[in-house]
Amino acid sequence: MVDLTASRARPRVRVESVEEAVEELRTHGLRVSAARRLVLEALFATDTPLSARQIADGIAGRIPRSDVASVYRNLETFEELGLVRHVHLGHGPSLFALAHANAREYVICESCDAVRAYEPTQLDAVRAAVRDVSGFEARFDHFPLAGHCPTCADNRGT
Amino acid sequence: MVDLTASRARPRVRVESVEEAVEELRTHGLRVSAARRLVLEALFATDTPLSARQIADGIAGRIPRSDVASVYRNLETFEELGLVRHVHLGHGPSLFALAHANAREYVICESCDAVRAYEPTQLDAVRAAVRDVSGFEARFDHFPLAGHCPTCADNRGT
DNA sequence: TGGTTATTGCGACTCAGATGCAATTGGAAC
DNA sequence: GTTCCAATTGCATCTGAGTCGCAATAACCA
Repeated sequence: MVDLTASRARPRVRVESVEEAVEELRTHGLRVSAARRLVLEALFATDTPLSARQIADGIAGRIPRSDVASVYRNLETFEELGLVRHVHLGHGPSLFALAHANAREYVICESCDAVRAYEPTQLDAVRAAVRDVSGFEARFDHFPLAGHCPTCADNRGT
Repeated sequence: MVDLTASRARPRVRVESVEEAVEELRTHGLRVSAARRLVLEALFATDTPLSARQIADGIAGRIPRSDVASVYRNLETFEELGLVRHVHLGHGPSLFALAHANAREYVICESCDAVRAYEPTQLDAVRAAVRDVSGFEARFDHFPLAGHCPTCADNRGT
């Protein structure tokens, strides 16, 4: 079993269409099944990360429903190939997106669950500050930065 | 139902012993049951955060076992009083600690699961950098900063 | 057109956590 | 010290995320 929640830092593979992704599967000797196409179609159909459940449910009627266990297995496969990444935004389930579409880093508000996405370079100053204090190389694409957004911080008098 | 995973920012109440904590319960008109004492004893018995399951299991024979549902309910109650805080360190379950013992902020390594604890002031530069970019008031006591520790970062050539 | 084997889809399972409810018990009042 | 009643417990049961075993199916290759 592979721990889906672990960070494996696969190189991101950029694919612009379902067909390109399918080609990537073939390159690795993987079969192109209907179930796999459905997962890819779901991921290409939205610009926000999706839960496995949402994909299995057919993203609200936009694609046919499929089996959630297969969706998990395929997302895992795609993540190993570097096609997909997942992020833990707050509580709820893991959310999945095409790897290149998810090259963003996230900041979430613990009070109102607001999420802001940044280009990685925008958070380099934060990364540098973390490095100074701890020597750690911080990343916010898998586990986001957490805090209170300006509005909620005001309301709390923080 | 109260969402245990939400950040409610209760003021931290500093108690130095089970008896002081018990006093705090009485102050708020709450009953002091055997189950509640067990949870408090577990929290006072260790200096690292514990899962509800560990407490219910009697922290490896150190205290009597108790019912996990009650442990969850009591941890929630204690958290509302400001006696207890929980933190999400990586994957696994939520971990609970006495609020004043958990006034630390955390940085975790996504590769090796190493955890480092800091005094909040040590991470003020990070907080300032986050504020500059996003306006958010970052906190790392509930959701930690994530990244790669120096050793793992070296191994990855990051 | 078949044969092989990866993949599917279903069911069952684990684990974290929440909840309904009857039985128990803390503690205030007497 | 008893009594009483509501707060709390403990058990069972449920939900939701995610995993796994396995027989049936269906890609792909020859």
